[in-house]
Amino acid sequence: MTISEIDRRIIGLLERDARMSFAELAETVGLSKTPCWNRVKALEAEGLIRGYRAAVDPAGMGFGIEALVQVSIRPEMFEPFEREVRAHPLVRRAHATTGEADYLLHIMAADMAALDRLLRMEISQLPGVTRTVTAMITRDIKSENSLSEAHRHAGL
Amino acid sequence: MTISEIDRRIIGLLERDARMSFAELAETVGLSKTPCWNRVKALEAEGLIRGYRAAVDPAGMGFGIEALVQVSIRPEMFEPFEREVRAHPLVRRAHATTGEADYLLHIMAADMAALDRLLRMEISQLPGVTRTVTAMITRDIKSENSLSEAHRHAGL
DNA sequence: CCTGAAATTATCTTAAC
DNA sequence: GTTAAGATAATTTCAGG
Repeated sequence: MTISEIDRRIIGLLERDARMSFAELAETVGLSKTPCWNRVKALEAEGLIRGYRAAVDPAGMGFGIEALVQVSIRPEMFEPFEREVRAHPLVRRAHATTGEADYLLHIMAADMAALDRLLRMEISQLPGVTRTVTAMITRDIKSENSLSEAHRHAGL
Repeated sequence: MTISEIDRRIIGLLERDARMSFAELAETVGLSKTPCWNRVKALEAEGLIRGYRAAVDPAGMGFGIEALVQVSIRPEMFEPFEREVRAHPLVRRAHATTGEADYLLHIMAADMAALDRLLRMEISQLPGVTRTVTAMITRDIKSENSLSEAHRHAGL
């Protein structure tokens, strides 16, 4: 399933603005509306485009503080641990990783008091947790890259 | 700028599906179309809703490998370092952090050979870099939470 | 704040080249 | 791959409570 240059451009445009009309999209990539529409539907059906989401501002929603937590757990507890991580609203993202810890959690809180409570009362009490190491996020350098540009850059 | 329950529900629905029609949105939150439309436009104008983006599948785009890189730099080089991080297509996200390192970079590559090249030839050659520590992402546990649900949970 | 309706655009389908 | 036309459904504006 190789990705054509036109598909890549369509993806890049929709990554920036998911509400661009088919007319504008088609004109920008140099296609007429019908084939452009067909390609977008195909990209959705293949699962390359998973959906369309509003990008919301965490600070604007009152979450002034974000942190990264490395978590080590007892290996046999991975299943309930992961379930609760997925269910916890203040865990923004979570990855299983190699290295010193087993997971990296990106968490949010309204302020330092709330972060302290979240770490001591909730994160460190999750199933199987043996150790946490927390780093504060002091600034966001880059929020999300374009997979379309990454794809072009990587020569795929 | 306090957020009403209705605004919060609108945000939650648009986080899941940015292409929901105003008619459906309005019906779901129990409003008629015009006030619902006005609220969405106000949320966009305030910057609470930053935009609408297609969610693209990294693996589908050929990026089978992701990694987290802790980066330490010489402090006086922070500006060119951050500029190049922002410009690099294979850096998916970047945060400035407290702790042992100065930054955490989330990077992508097509395969191990490409990751090796990216780390040795590009990331570690960025301006001012003195040290990198890389952890592979072995699995995604959670991709992005709902800020609407987080807001409700936090009692804001 | 809300309702409802009208004007304008966009989506999606269909047909034909 | 293209154009074009038309039905449906959406967005956006506006008059009025």
